[in-house]
Amino acid sequence: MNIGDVAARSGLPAKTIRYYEEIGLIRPLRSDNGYRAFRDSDLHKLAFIGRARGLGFSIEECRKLLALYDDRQRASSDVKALAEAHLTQIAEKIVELRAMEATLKALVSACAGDDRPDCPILTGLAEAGECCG
Amino acid sequence: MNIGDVAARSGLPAKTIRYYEEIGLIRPLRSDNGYRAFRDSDLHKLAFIGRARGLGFSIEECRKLLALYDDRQRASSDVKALAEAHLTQIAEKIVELRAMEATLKALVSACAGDDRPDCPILTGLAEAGECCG
DNA sequence: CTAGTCCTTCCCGTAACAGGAAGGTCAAGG
DNA sequence: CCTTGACCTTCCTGTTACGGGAAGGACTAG
Repeated sequence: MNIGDVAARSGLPAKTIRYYEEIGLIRPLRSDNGYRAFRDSDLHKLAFIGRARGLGFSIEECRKLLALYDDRQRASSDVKALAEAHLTQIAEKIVELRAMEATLKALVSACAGDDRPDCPILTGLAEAGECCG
Repeated sequence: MNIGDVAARSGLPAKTIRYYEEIGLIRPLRSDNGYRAFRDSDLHKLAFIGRARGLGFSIEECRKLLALYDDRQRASSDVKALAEAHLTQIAEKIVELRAMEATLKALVSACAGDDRPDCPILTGLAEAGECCG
């Protein structure tokens, strides 16, 4: 398979696939003409990475997940620990975003949104409120 | 005020303040010795930016907010529109994170997390589930 | 033989800074 | 006067995960 096929089948852009090779996530073979020659195993890895990325794992986390995936001697506890750590980060991000959302919603709802200059959003940002810690 | 004072009072790192000057968010004066000389108005702007950043506004959004803040002829509707657009982005991000969280939680709870290699998290990532769109 | 599509590498740009090097400035102390 | 230390300056590199685009080789269809 050439990179175009793999891109279509994995849903990842060719650029991204080249990048993943560059950083050593995958190691496709090369044809005589210099084209990358992807095996099914490469495609599977790319799909794996794509799904892990879709769950918000960083590239380095994906690298660890791939290593665990390749390691038949792994302990599932290692995988679970990685996933739980990531879950914690997701939860923290959600908390942070909800705090922003709550504060901003309050400011927005207090703003008339007409053609006059008075704006609680701007004064809220200008004054040291309790808003943002 | 020197940059150290402003950093302490605004809560922003000196590096960040220099960066904000570099991209034109603030324009502090200069003393004869070459040191930046901050006025109260600079400090206020930095505090404003800091709070806007704390609410998740991008630098460019902060730039627009600052422009609106400086413009006594502004319409509050312009500010509100900016804030509402940002609120929408926050909401979308939360939805995305919650979807990740739900999927990952399901995988994690299905994983024994012991010393054996069998791991639903890895197989879930390896197989084309309905998990990630 | 040519047009069009695919592939290659290489280099720059993104957001919002952080870290650190090399060197100038200033206030205090001996 | 000299030094020490804390402050300030600019400049350069690195971060994350790619995207855009140039310059040029490879392959396929007509």
